Amino acid sequence: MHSTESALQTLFMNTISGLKTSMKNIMKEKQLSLSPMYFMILKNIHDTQDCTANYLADVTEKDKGQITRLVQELINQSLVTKMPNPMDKRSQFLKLTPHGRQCYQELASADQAVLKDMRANISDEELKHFLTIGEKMLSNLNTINHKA
Amino acid sequence: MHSTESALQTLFMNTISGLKTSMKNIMKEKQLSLSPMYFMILKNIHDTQDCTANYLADVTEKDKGQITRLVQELINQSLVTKMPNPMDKRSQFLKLTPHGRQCYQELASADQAVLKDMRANISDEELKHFLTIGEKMLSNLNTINHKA
DNA sequence: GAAAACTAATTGACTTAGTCAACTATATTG
DNA sequence: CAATATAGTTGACTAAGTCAATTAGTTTTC
Repeated sequence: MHSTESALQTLFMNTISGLKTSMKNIMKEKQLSLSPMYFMILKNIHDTQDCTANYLADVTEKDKGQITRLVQELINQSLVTKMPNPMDKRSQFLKLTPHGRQCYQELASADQAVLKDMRANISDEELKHFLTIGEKMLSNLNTINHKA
Repeated sequence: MHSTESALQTLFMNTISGLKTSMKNIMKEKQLSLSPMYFMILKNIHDTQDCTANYLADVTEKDKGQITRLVQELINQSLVTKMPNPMDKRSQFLKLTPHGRQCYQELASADQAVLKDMRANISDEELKHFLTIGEKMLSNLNTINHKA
């Protein structure tokens, strides 16, 4: 017999795996040689005023070296550019190029479409309830991991 | 402004990342040179009568070659052994060794402890509700990905 | 205001995870 | 029994994650 807790773990694992698969499919359809990782980077650059590599490493919880290389690839694909940060000569602001912006918008709307379909038969109230419980559990988890 | 759907996606990503972190911490504490992946393999072998490599590839949705190598490492660490499958000479049953069983039990109970703490302030009813909604969404997602 | 300590970003070297195709040995099917 | 399918392995490769060292610029402190 499996515990309810195990079901919880399985649910999270399978859902994440499904979301990753759907994002891969979207990128394949759009003929982009990117992965879900790059979407996350693009999204953060898009959503963040004066985004820096350091900030990305922080919010994505990834290694700074890894961020350098991911961003470099996006620059190679002309989706992102660097602008000097007038406040600090060590750092640079990352911006989407027009092409990058367009690419991000397409991916984001396809992503939103998947999420919308995923919750098709779930009411707003149920979803809200789901999020509330989920966020409580996430907060507990972060406490366990000494992160908050 | 972020949509509720984005919050959903973020919740899943952060929770999975937290669960992975906690499993890594557990393995570090127990001085095992394993990763969460190996726990998944051990768990499936433990839970499955007459588990084969092929079955593992199937349920974990991983490449068969990758399974071969993961299992090989567990055999190297004397946690798993192969037994001939009397029904099919091409395949072999995977079993936990006594050491592997003990190792699995320790990890599983630490894992269960994390999950239990994670839902500390969530009632049984809320959890059940959460699972029901989550499983509905997972099922939608699988449909989108043409998997079911 | 110069030395010490700190920080942003990059680079190198490495491990682990994931992907793809080819191959061997055995099973199944027509 | 010949053709086809399957279980598992292997090789070669790409992507992701980790760690440490380095460079160039910033802040602190006395």
